[in-house]
Amino acid sequence: MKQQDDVPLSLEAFLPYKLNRAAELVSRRFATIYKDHAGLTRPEWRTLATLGQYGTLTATSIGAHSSMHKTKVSRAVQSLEDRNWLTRTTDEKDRRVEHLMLTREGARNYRNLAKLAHAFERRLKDMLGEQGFGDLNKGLAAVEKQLGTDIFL
Amino acid sequence: MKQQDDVPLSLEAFLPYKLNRAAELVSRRFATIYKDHAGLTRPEWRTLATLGQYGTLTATSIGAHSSMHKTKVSRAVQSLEDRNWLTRTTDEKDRRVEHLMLTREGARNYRNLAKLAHAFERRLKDMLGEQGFGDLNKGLAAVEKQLGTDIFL
DNA sequence: ATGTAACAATTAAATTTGTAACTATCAAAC
DNA sequence: GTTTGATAGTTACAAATTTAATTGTTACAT
Repeated sequence: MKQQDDVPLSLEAFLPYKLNRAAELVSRRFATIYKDHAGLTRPEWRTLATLGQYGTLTATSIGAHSSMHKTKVSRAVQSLEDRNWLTRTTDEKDRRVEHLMLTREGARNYRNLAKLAHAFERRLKDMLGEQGFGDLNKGLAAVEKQLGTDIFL
Repeated sequence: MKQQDDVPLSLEAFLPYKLNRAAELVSRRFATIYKDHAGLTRPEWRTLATLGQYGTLTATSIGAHSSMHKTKVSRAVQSLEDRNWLTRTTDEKDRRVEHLMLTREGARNYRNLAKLAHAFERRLKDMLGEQGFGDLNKGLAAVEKQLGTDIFL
């Protein structure tokens, strides 16, 4: 057993903590954007973003693409439907399945927010510097590669 | 306005999303450790870890050091007190303030978990590789430097 | 000394989330 | 064709979190 093991842990230096804190700092900033511009919650934003990216998807595959639990997706879809930002179409061959697609209005709002998201990411890149931004992306890719195959939900 | 702005956003490539996902993947893994070994929730673990690191603190400063809302801290402190893992002492000079300190049993459990935390971090480093682990830490440091001064709660 | 503002911590109320149960549908075995 | 098991999606209930209000105490200006 190494001596190091008895050194008290420094929370500020502990990777899981740092990762969480960075994620929160960044997410809170970005959240103000989709909240202020469109009054969306995070699950709603993710659902919109996933549909905007892929066109037509089922609720289940939205969950898979955006790492969200199916109940979160279900509620977000409901709320976006209430705004008329998406429509449901029951699959003809398998009537358990619903195909979700953005309406014209949903798509318009998506494009708007996607633009703001890109701008946000550029600002972030400027703030972190080419180096810091690159390091972060490489580090996150390593995490994804090693742990990304965990069954998520 | 650059053409790029109209490219639909790729959620999987979007930094706030990636950061959140990596944080969740790592945190869920580590959470099983303090949950299985000690039956702690995340706020309880953070409170324990902060007290273990600093010795004696007030609830407010635990929140500051661990980026937790004061209500979370309040409840975590209550629950650790119920286990007899910490004791409260009202400050003599300012009776609004309570000084919190781990009991012998709390300290023992802290050392035990700190050891497991170090081991976890080493395993993580092995998995990510020296390079990936280093990149991640550098990237997270850049985020902390730029956004860490945000008023958190 | 008294009133006001500020602060530490808790408690209460509202919101969000996760777990588990439920409905409806399908596929495949028998 | 009917039972069994799996799946898509929703809903109900419980647990956790956030936001707001509350309590008790201090400092400080009038």
